[in-house]
Formats: sequence, C-alpha cells, structure tokens
Amino acid sequence: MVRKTKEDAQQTRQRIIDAAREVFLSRGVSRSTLEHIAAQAGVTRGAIYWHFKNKAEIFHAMREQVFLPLIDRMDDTLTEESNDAITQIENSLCDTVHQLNQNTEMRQIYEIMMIKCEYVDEFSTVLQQILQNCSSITEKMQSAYERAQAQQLLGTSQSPRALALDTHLFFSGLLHMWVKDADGSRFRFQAIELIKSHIHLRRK
Amino acid sequence: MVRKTKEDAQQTRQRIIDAAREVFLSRGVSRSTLEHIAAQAGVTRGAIYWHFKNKAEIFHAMREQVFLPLIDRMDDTLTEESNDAITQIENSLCDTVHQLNQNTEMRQIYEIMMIKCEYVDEFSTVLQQILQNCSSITEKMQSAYERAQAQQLLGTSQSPRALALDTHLFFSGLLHMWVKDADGSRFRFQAIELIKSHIHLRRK
DNA sequence: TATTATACAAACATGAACGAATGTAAACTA
DNA sequence: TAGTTTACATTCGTTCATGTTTGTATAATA
Repeated sequence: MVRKTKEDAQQTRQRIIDAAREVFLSRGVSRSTLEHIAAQAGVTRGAIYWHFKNKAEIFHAMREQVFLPLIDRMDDTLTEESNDAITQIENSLCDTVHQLNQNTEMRQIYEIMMIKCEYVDEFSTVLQQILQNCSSITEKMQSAYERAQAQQLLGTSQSPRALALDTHLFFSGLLHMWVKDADGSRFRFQAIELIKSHIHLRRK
Repeated sequence: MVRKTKEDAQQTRQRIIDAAREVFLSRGVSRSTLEHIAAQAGVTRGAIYWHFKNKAEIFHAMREQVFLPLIDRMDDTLTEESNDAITQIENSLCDTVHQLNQNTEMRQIYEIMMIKCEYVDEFSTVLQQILQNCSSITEKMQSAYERAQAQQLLGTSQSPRALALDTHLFFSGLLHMWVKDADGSRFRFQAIELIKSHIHLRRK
C-alpha cells in the first residue's frame, strides 16, 4: 500500500470520524461495527485501530469536534455587547437552532447523542460531561439574567437562578423534541417562535 | 420439566419483563442479551422465545406497562375538579415527579428509555409513540390553560397553546435532567421547586 | 381416559464482530 | 542511503448472540 504523509493521515482520521457519524446515525452506536465504519470511510479495520483505540474513542472525538465550538459560540452570543441581556439569551438559543438547521454534521451528532447512543460502560462518562456543559451554560444564562435584572428588563420578580434553570430546561426539552421530530411537522417549524414566546414571558 | 398453569405462565412472563428492566438498566438495551435476561429471570432463553418474539417485544411490553397508566394518571390530575386550572397543571407535573421518586420501576424505565436505548430499526417506532404521547399531553395542558384563561388566572397574554408547549418542553427537559442526574445533586433535589417557579411565572 | 396443546429446557447451527498478529511499502532520519 | 518508523491492509482464531429445532412433562379438553 501507499504510505501517506502526515497530512494525509490526518485526513484519513477525519474521514473515519465522518464515516462513524454516518454509520452511528443509521445503525445506532451499539450496532455500528468498526467494519461498517471502515467500509464507509473506504479503509480497513486495521486503519481504524491505528488511529483510535476503539469505538468509544471515535465517539469522543466526534463529539468534541462539534460540541467544543458550540459551547464557545453560545458563550459568545451570551455576552455580545451590542444587545441587551435578554436579547443575548434569546439570540444564543435562536442561533443554536439556526446552526442545527444549517449544519448537517451538528444535527446528526445531536441526533446520535440523544437517541442513538446508550450511556453505559465506556459511554457513561459522557453523561458527566453533558451535565458539566449544562451547568456551565446555565451559569452563563444566570449571569445574563442578573444583568437583565440590573438593567430592569425583567417583568418578573423571580430570581435569575430560577429563570436560568427554567430557560435551560425549556431549551433542553426543545432540542430533544427537535431531534425526535425528524420530519419537522411537530416542532422544528415552530422552534424559533417557541423560543421567542418563552423569552417574551420574562420581558417587562 | 414441570408444566405450569396459565397463571404460572403469566407470572413467568412478568418475571421476564422485570428481569429485562434490570438488565436493560445496567447494560443498555443493545448489549443486553436474551441470555442475560433469562438468567436474571431464572429461566432459559427458550422460555423467553415462548413468551416474546424477540427483545424488542419485551421492550414494548415493559414500556406499555408503565406508560399507559402514567398517561391516564396525568389526564386525571389535569382535570381534577377540586383545583383551579393552573393548580391542575402544577399538580400533574409534581405528581409525576413524586411518582418517579417513589416508583423504582417507573424510574428505571424512564432511565432506560432516555439514556439506555438506541432508537433505530425495530425501536424507531417507539419514537413515534413518544411523540404521540407528547402531543396528547400538550393538548391536555393547552385546554387546562384555556380554562385558566377563562377563569382569568393567567398573568400573561400569551396563548394557551404557547404556554402549553412551553410548559411541556420545560417538563420534558426537566425529566431528562432528572434522569441524567443520577446522584441527585444537580436537579432531583430541586425538581419540585423548579416546577412551582415555572408555574408561578404564569399566575396572575 | 386418550389426545392435544402448552410451557418451557436443551442442543444445535450460523453468522457476525473483535482483537491480535503479521505483512508491507513508503516516508522520514541520521 | 541504510535503517527506522509510520500508516495502513490482510489474515486468523475465538467468542458471542441469535434463531431454530427438538424433546418432554404436564395441563387442559373432548
């Protein structure tokens, strides 16, 4: 066979991750074998074992590639200075939904993580990471709500903490429904509306 | 071997379902083999094949046993005449959380369905059923909010439809977090509080 | 009471999937 | 330019899960 350069190898690695995403999506993580992934990527199982220790490692790599940038992006919109605090929250939610609509990769990974993966054994650690992410996002939202309170934008006396948790749970539920509603007939089409009305409830 | 009576057979069937729940919970649905389930139930695989066509059928039986009563129960609290419409909604949510706290079986099945099952192939139909359940619950909530509006209990001008969707998404998110927060340190302890503050936001 | 249907157990056959071991050609390095 | 490492491909043996088949003792039934 033809030995590849370092860049080629990196490309192969990426192809394996992309292939895994497709295979995970259509067969679920458990039923996806390294052979399926290898075939989809146009390599052999040997190549996969060279780049990754096992299936879980591919999963982690795939997840991080999309989630780390996403978290960063939410952080950014939540502190964008051109908007008031409540609009920052609204925008961060809407932006995530827009991303889901436009970014196939991201959409697929969300779907995999929500309804095509069993969080046991090697995968159970992912749950902790998810909870961590949630906490950090909720905290960011809380401080946004605190700013909103300071700016007297809130139409309620509830604590920023409670509002942040409520918004986060709402959004979490929305994403789950968004994913499950594959044909878009129930939730996807009105996701943005729902966010706006959720936020509107808190505005003065 | 000893041939059983009809009641005994029914008991065996139930033991298999119970065993499946335990095994699904600890190994995830995919990695649970019929042999694991058989061992846990104290029977052989032959017995399982007698009562069920395959693993998916056990799963369906397990799910229905808990979800059908649950839906009924939510319907009941949502129309309990001794309370005003908003309290009906609050109670139906709180009651479900109480159930989760007290009913191990139900808690386990929720956990299995949310984070220990991959919705592909034979299991993908379950997603439709879940969406159906969600719609029906949302509708019930909507009419509760409509009653609340008629009784002038609402402190917002938003439509009952929007309120119902928002509440449902919130609750859906809450349940997901509730399940993922296995040690109870992040969400479980404050679930009831969160519901109350969610509802409070809509009260006049 | 003879027969049939039931409720399983036990054995078998098949087909993955895995991990490891080995092979290899090209790229890098001294 | 010889040796070493890299980036894979190929092969192999083993295990594991599944579905089916066969066997059998008993309950139901006519």
